[in-house]
Amino acid sequence: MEAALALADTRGDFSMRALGRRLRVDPMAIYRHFKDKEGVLDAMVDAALADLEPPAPGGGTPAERLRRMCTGFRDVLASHPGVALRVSTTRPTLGPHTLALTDACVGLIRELGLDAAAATQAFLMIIRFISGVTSAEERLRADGDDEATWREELRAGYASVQPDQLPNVFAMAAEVPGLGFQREFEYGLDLLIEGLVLRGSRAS
Amino acid sequence: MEAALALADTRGDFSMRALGRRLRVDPMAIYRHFKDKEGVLDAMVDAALADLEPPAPGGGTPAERLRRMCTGFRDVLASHPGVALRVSTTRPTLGPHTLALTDACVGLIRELGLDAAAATQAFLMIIRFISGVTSAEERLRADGDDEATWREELRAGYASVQPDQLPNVFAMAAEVPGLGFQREFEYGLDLLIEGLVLRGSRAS
DNA sequence: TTTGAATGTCTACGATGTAGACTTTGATGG
DNA sequence: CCATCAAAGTCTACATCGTAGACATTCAAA
Repeated sequence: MEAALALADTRGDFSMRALGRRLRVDPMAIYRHFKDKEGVLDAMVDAALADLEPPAPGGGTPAERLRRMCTGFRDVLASHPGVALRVSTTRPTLGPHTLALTDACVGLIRELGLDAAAATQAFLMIIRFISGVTSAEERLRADGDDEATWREELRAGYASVQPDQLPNVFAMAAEVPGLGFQREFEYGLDLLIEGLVLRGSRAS
Repeated sequence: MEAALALADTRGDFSMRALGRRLRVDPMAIYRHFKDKEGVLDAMVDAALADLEPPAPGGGTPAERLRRMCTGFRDVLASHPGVALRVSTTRPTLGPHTLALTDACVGLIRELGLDAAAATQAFLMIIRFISGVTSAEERLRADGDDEATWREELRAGYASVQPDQLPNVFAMAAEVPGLGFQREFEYGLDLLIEGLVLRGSRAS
């Protein structure tokens, strides 16, 4: 795991073969310990999450603590680019650290006033959102594309439409330079939490 | 495009070689018309979106129309599994149909009362959410995994924790059987739109 | 000392995206 | 009618990937 995380941190190309090289071991040896490449990645996610501990209780409102926890999750993902790149998007992971954090996170959501069913949905949504934004960011970085370059392409694309035909798109062009993954993350997270707070207060 | 969409619809494996076979053409011929595989996929997204037309103005509140539009987007993605699987997660596409729909969508968001900057962020968030959920769903399907199987694994994973140590996770186990991508989509979409409505009304 | 499982190694297969050099096609201008 | 030339298609080849399957090594327990 240590080697795997280190490998994922330094380079974009995380392959079984590369991991084998790093461990000075035949790539196939890894398959004695993990079923799949996916198994390795799942374990990596869990190992990375070991660095993140649930916020101590009592540091602000539940909403604030939830926000801090989500930010922490994003930071962990971002500090292991190769991991962020491959977080499973289809299903949550089930490692011990992941489960502990899941419990804390869902606990905070429930403190907002949501019942178990709603909290489960909300949790899934939050996870999907965070890993979505962060992995998009890292994917870009891994491809070696310059962020400024493609953002300029996007701006130019929006600016190239007929202002009277697609006025809204045209107006967006002016907003593109102010965009960024961090901003996108914060905007989305706040929007989500705000919505949850609203629902929670309505439910109780 | 026609062949590419048809190919993406029927099988999970969309490769340049497969597309070449379908067109009875050498795979490399495709590179005369598209820079990349990514170029092909971008064009496919746009072609698929040609089937989706912006909702006629005046059919309900802006929030309702926005909701319908998002649902339509999801339906289009879902009806072309191979496309959903590869929607670019790093950047929006820029084809003509995409741009037209973008304009309509952002227009609806602005009708909620958001300014250009906020509407841009909100649009990105919505797109990321929809393509996230839908592509997760299709990825699962493409891998041939049975949804019921892995959902049961998830439930069992949650149920296997110590109820007194991780009570929230344990409680989630009972909720898992009620989950589903469609439900997840609707919950998330409503949450998002609700949040946007709140912000819009506060801003104006 | 023998056994047997755990672990590591080697080879090989079938994919994939696509660079680079070539050949074919079909419309255009003389 | 033919020469020309760009557009379109073809072929070969490379590097890379995940991993199946047969084999070799290691090392603790009997």
